[in-house]
Amino acid sequence: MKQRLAKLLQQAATALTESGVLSGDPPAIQIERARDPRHGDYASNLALMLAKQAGMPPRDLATLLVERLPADPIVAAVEIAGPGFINFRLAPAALHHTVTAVLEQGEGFGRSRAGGGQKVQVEFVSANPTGPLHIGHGRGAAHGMTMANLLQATGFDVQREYYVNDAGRQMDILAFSLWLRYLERLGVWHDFPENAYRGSYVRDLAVQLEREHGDRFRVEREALALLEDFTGDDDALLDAGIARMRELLGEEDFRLVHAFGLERILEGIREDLASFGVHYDCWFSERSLSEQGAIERALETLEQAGHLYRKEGALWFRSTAFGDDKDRVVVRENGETTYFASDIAYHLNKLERGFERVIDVWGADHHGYVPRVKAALQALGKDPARLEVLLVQFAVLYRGNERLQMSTRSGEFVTLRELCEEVGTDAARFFYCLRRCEQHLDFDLELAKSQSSDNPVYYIQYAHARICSVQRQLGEKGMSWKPGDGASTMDRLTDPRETALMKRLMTYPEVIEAAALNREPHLLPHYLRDLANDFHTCYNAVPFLVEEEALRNARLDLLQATAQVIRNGLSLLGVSAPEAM
RNA sequence: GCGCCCGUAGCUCAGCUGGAUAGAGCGUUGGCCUCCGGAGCCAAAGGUCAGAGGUUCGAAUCCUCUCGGGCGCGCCA
Repeated sequence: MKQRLAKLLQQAATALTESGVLSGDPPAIQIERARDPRHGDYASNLALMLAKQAGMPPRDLATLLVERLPADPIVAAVEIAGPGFINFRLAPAALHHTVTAVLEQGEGFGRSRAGGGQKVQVEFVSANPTGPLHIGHGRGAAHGMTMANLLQATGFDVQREYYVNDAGRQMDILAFSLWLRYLERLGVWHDFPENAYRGSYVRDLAVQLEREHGDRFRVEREALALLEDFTGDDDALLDAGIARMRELLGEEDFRLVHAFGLERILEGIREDLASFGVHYDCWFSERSLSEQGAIERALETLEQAGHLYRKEGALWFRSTAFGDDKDRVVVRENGETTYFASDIAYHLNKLERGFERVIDVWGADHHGYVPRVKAALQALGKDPARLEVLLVQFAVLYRGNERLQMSTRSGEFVTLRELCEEVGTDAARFFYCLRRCEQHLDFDLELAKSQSSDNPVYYIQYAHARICSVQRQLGEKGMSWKPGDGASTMDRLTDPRETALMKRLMTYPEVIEAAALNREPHLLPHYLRDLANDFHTCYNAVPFLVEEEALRNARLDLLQATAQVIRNGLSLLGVSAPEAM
């Protein structure tokens, strides 16, 4: 609709340029929905923007523009208002056409080809497989999945990816923690380091490890004695413990325990995400990067371009040359590559896989890593703008007014699974997407569970269920109707509440496109709430199952279209649209 | 100390790329159930857009500073 109006203005502006009133390049034409209904439906500020160029007052220029505006049946009136706005008032036919279009296009209504098939990757969650997903990951999961759905709906070729950190120290610590819990079960050892993984899930894993492998990984108490009177700091203790574990078990058995922990936890993560309605096209292994020599290759490219240097025994990347605060180590003194080195190779790999654009959804606590990754891409000769990082703030759980504390240190946190069990996946998915991602999210469990209009999820689902209920009653009253029957009598919809509802339906495609292109999924839940409100208002004021068939069919078409758009929107959010509550 | 994000109604938040008298929901107050699901609807009150400058026809929106809150500043990931 916006584009159609913009085209009209474009033609008017061109006419003025030809007649010499305007000169120079016309600016991009801006059309926006009018906020105040008295200003019509859409408005453009074109005359205000061109006034200086034309050397005349905006209102006079607006008059000239309007005079040259081509006629269009969907435009009922054009007015000049305020300082020089050009306001468009749509003809009722435009609204009726929307209802028909929704019914014709069904699930396709709201989808577009704006993305032109461009290859985009969305990488999200990517939590270390060192424990179950918690409520913080849940927000990234909901946000990332919805973002991907939105991009797909707007014509992008989307790939969803999870980066599995299956290499590195954190996984080693998990393996070590698992082994210690295992030894604890065997009665060999009871000293558990403060900063190892303390969650109860590690104990559960130890039980399974023993069940499947017996005492294969048992060692004598004395072999671990050196850990008892270890003098270094906590981190050094873990490193010493891991080294000792490797030594005592041998590389093969160490790998076995390591892989056991990794696989079981990853399996749990996959299950949690699947039941949360989150599915991936690719689970990308960090370890595969080093196995394929991708890290070496990336570092070599940087080396050849002169972006690396040695200092204090380590190899550094001069990221400050590309806007970072400080240079970063890529190879440690001990010869191991850093996580950052993997990340460089990983992002290079993404671009080499042919993605025009790569979107990473990270927790906001990682914001400091953005400049260095972008710096690396630039140093590798890639356009850093092809990487977009969406930083998702944490979610804080409330039970009514009580704030639920969660502590990672003790390993006692609310898992995503627990959240879904308590409030259901529909509410969880919806609430997670309710706020702009850079906004802190207060997640009230009581509200999410409540079955009342306070709860936006139920409010929207209820609207859908109500429409289905009306349709069920058709048969009971001996009436018949099928979608599209009202197409020829849509002009019978004249109630202002019906008009408001139709206008709302008309803006849905714009909302989807804006949400996708601006990376603002939260627009969708807000839109759906407004839509549900328009529906409930209409429902309360207008009887649908009236005797007169022409009017009834038109109204039922409008209801059907409303239900369809609710379904389409909820589906992008991963929320169900029940036919009865 | 430096960097990033946030600050809008009592509460939780919208406000699209700078546009017209800053909007919703909850809460509060007051109405509406012989009627398709009252799990709902309608109305009212409620604002120095944290504060101060600046940019311009126009600023909640862009720039600078101050204040307040969150996060980050590892040869961890």
